[in-house]
Amino acid sequence: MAATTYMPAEMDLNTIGGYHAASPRSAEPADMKYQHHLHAGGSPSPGAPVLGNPWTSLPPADPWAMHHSHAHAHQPDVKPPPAPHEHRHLQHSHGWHAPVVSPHYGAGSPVGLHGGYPMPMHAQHHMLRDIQPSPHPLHHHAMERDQPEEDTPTSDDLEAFAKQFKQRRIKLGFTQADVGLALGTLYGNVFSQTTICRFEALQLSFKNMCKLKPLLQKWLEEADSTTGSPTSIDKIAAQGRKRKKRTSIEVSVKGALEQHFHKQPKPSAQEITSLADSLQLEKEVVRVWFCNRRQKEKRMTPPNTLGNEMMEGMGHAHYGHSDVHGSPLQHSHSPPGLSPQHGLPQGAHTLAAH
DNA sequence: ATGCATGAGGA
DNA sequence: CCTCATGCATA
Repeated sequence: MAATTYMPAEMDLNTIGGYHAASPRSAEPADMKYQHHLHAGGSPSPGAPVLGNPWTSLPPADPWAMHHSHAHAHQPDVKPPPAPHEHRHLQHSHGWHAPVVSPHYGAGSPVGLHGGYPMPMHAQHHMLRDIQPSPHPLHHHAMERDQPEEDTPTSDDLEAFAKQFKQRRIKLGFTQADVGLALGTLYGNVFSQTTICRFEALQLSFKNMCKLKPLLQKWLEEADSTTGSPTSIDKIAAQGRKRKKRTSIEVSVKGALEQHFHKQPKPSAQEITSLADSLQLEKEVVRVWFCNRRQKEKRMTPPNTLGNEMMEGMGHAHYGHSDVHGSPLQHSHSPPGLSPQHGLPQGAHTLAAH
């Protein structure tokens, strides 16, 4: 019972966010994804202080290659660092059809409302250093931070670009959603607000960042160079896709999952099953949770692996270690407390539409 | 800004 | 089944 309802094909195409993206027309290709984002870049995000980062020195081997009970010889994946030199073609799953129909992207949304944005330039020390010992001569002319159009950018490059990009984007009065849409009309690759957001926050894999950077960079150029293209953008698309409702996992349950993750990032199918049973969650939900959790660890700005170490005894503990383990995030620690014993009858429930 | 989900591709 | 790129739906 439970947590598996499917949403009706009819989804509310409610307000497209806090900004006005009103436009009479939309010659968008029949892409199968519509989007109605909510507040995009309009949030006064205090900026998440990015701290530790394992990307400093790429792990020679995948972190989770350690103990693994059985089955699964596991793949030799873990190819975080992009091909050093050589052209590496980015693989993409979905087929972005959507030819560039509009020679001129339109994004003239007169968004002048949020021109002022706190932009907490907090900064995150550039802890990201060159991923690979690329022997690139890199004759950097101390002048333009213009990235080498041919070399693989370094983590620092990406970080700097992302920051600059965000700032400019905001100055120009565009929301993350606007950009994503513009990219679609510009290249044919439409991206969601989510992706743009993650790019700016460096919450994508290194490889993915490298792939998107050129596109965003080009958009940026177009954006301010375009003296005026008051063409609005709009995106409406019907989609009768039955998507599973998002399962809301209780915090306590999440805690339990976190702990298991620390012990075994890659649980076997059977472990997942028993765990799911234990937590009263669907196996699939648990499986996906682990998949997503693993992905998080691979982001450029990984989450501070933490489950609960400061307990009640905190106060003198200097937990600011930020685990900068470049790969092994292994801490077979014994869970102090927090057991799956919660008082909830259900570990989760599907969120109801509002 | 993010949590959970979908899917293509790969072994 | 996993990884990886992406995004709807939410908070």
